[in-house]
Amino acid sequence: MNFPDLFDAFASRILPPHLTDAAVLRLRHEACAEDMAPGDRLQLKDSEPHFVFIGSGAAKVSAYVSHEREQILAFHFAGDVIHIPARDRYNFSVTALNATEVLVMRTASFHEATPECCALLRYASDETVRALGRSREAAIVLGRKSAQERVAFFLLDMWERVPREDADSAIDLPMSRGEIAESLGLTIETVSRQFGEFKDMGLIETRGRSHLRVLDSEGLLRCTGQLAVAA
Amino acid sequence: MNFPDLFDAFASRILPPHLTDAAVLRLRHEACAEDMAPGDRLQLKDSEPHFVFIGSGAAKVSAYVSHEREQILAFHFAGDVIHIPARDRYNFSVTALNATEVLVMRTASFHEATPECCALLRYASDETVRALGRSREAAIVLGRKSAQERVAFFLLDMWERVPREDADSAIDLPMSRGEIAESLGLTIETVSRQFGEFKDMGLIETRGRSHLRVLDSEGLLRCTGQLAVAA
DNA sequence: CGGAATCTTGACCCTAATCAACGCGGGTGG
DNA sequence: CCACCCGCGTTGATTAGGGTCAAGATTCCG
Repeated sequence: MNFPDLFDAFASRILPPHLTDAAVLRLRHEACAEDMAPGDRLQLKDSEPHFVFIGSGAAKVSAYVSHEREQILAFHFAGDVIHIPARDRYNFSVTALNATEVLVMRTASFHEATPECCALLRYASDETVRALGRSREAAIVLGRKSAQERVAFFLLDMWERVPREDADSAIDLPMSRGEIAESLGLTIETVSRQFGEFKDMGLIETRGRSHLRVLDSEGLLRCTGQLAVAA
Repeated sequence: MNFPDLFDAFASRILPPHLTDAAVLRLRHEACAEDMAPGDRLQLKDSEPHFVFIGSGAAKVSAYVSHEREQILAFHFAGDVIHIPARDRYNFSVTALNATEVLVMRTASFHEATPECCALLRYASDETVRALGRSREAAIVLGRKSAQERVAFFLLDMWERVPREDADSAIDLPMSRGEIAESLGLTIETVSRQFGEFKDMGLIETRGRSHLRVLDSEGLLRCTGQLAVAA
């Protein structure tokens, strides 16, 4: 995908309709496409917050607490928009898991929208609210105790978010067990053991390193302890 | 504090300068003051996101995963602004820890700002970014392992955020050990033991249930494991 | 086909949860 | 003003979940 296609994908799938052409053009002018290979880390001016749109592929967002202490905050897939804050206490980074195409924009590009049109700013604000929701959900998952609950949650999350051909087909997890562990606040061995347990329980099926099929999402849901009594 | 004073405190301490009078008046018209006693839960229309400004007192923000499973996401004090999302997967609530005065506003009040002035929307967006930062920080703390690190982090956080007369004076923790435990993903006994350990190490001093003085914040900082090698 | 990285499995240990008893503090009523 | 009482906090003993260490087994790659 080249820049025009990538930007068009972003504009049509993500941006709200009814933007003035001027606003879209302005944004297009500021946006910057980037092709990433697995393991590549996105270089951002860390004095400024950014939005990153993932056109294809997958990426992880991590925070570096100290020199070599990484905490994975989230995984993202094609179609997602990620909010990366300016560096303050922590250093955030986006790392590709696959071959990945991204569109990088300064959040300021959204703020500087022409005064007669707040729509872009409004979009940016909403996007941040969504990021906040995801982050709080992550905090809830990490705050809850059992390893089993965390892994079950992770599997269901991936099962619904990793793009795939059709609803029955298995998915390819683009991240390693180590990365899963880091994102859940567990160790790689514990993750592996939980995978094994879910296999024994007949809830999932794996093949090779990354092939995954959820056989009983109801059962997994029960393992997350989230029997949320929706109002 | 009555409504006018509360709103004025919010407008002068929080809102950006250079707002048009019309925008401020409009907001003032939408805002709603509330007096809360310890333990009171704020009733919000949960179909809509809100901002809550704390004029005085202290409050906790928690998410209810299921019926009686609470996870405390954050504590807030006088002068803080809290973003409460609309209910989706979880039900969020604000509960007073002290006698607390709050100002409740729908976030929509900020979006509906007159078109010629995006400043309010801009403010709302920035506030959400700050909330996102805090939430990610919480996720990092919960994701890291040791109980000691978490409690040290909590103590330093409170030490700098709980309002007090002067820099040397002790603070009164408005929350119970149980609430501390819940916010850190620990048990009440573990929190108590860590407090004891820090006392033995001469890092803190406590009196009664809630009196706290940090004697060696450098030492505590070392216990958090956050020797962030700032660039 | 070989080698290296990743994943799985096992044994052991340690941290923090659990269970339980006790003590302190703050509030109430006599 | 004192005595009592209940809730909260502290402390101790035990246990279990998951971390750590170590040894194989896969898988993926050249």
